[in-house]
Amino acid sequence: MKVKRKPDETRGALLAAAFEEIHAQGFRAASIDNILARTGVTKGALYHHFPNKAALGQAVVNEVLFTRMQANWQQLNDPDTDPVTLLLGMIDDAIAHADRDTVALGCPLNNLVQEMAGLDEDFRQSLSKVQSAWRAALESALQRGQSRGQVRANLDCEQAAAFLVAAYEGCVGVGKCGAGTEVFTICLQGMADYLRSLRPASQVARLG
Amino acid sequence: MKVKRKPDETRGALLAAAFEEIHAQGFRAASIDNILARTGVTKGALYHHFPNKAALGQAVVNEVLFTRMQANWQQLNDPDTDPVTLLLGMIDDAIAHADRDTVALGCPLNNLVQEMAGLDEDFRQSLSKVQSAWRAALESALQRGQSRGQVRANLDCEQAAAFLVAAYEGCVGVGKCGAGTEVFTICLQGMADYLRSLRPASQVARLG
DNA sequence: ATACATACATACTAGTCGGTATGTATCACC
DNA sequence: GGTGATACATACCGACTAGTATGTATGTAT
Repeated sequence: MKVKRKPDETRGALLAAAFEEIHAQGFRAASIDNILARTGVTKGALYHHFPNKAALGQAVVNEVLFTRMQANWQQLNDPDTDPVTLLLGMIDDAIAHADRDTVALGCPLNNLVQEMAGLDEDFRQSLSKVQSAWRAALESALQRGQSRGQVRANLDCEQAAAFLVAAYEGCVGVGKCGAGTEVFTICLQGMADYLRSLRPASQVARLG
Repeated sequence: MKVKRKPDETRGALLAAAFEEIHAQGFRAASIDNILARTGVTKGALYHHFPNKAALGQAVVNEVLFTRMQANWQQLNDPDTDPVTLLLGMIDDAIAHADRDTVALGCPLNNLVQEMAGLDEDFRQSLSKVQSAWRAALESALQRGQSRGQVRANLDCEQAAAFLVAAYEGCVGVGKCGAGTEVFTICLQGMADYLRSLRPASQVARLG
């Protein structure tokens, strides 16, 4: 029986399976054997593409995680809507689509940061790049809104962007502790309240 | 050579060592042998006091962690100062005392929530009680401030308390990803800005 | 003093996991 | 159509871990 060799597909399948396994179990508890079982790839093939488990994990962060998250915050670039409204819409979506399982899984970025940032410097740097890019996307969106009078002129956008990332990760994080989605939802509603406070005083009454 | 037997001290030493080990490594990576080495207690003694590793972990949460955190939020009960000022003071303290190591370790509660909440229902419930007590302490402090005109009358205190817990845990969480304390600090400054927005509009200009 | 319970100690089991050594099939290229 | 490099496959190793089995020392009640 002839078997086609497709190294890119093999590598991609390993990355995708590793992402899921790491998301569900964390990096250290993620089992190489589980990843192999999910994909049908053998151990020799895995260790051909990646020198060790840490390299696989970092490739997951740099290639899979970064790409996925970047796609999420791309919509912040929409120039037709003010950033506060955009962010409120994203929160509404998060509340609407929240279900027990996704809340229990948590944010793959935050999960890895909590687990690995203090233990492995290379990991920390890879994760830090994702977080920084997220903050930068938020900051530029807020600045755009500020220049158009949609965001309070006295807001420190860099500070607010950092806090927004932290607050959102915090909401997802504490949500994992709830039996259902209520804790997650109420935290996000509190966050929405904060977001509205970023608007200029003149707009606070006008917009919801 | 006679050796005094002090079961309470033995148990307490195990709990204290387990708390540190779990804080540094996470629960699953926490090594029973390390805990034994730290204390000089033997494995037989440990398994005499705790039926298994999970029970040890939950005892750490219920007895050590809960007590420690409760001590932190007790100061919110001070009736002489308005809650927003109290919370701003706690944030200033956190910024002032932040150093690389403590930021890298993270919040022991949040670490455990991220790691264990989705994996072990008993763990989740123990952690949930700590989180709920924290939220409740914040909520009652905010309500007290509200009844005294120190907090915006239109604030949903339950929502805000939940968001405050989430935001703080988020700040500590994303801080772990920074090389130093800058990310942690800037996030907390953003949080301070949010806290000031909880004051009645009439006080915003007056107080810092 | 006897009988029993609690509190520990030590050696070991059984299993898991990341990683490696070695072998084989397929491809690119001369 | 050889030939060397690439891409896999399989069997295995060594380290480590939670937990147990079994024995012993200490305290206590009668």
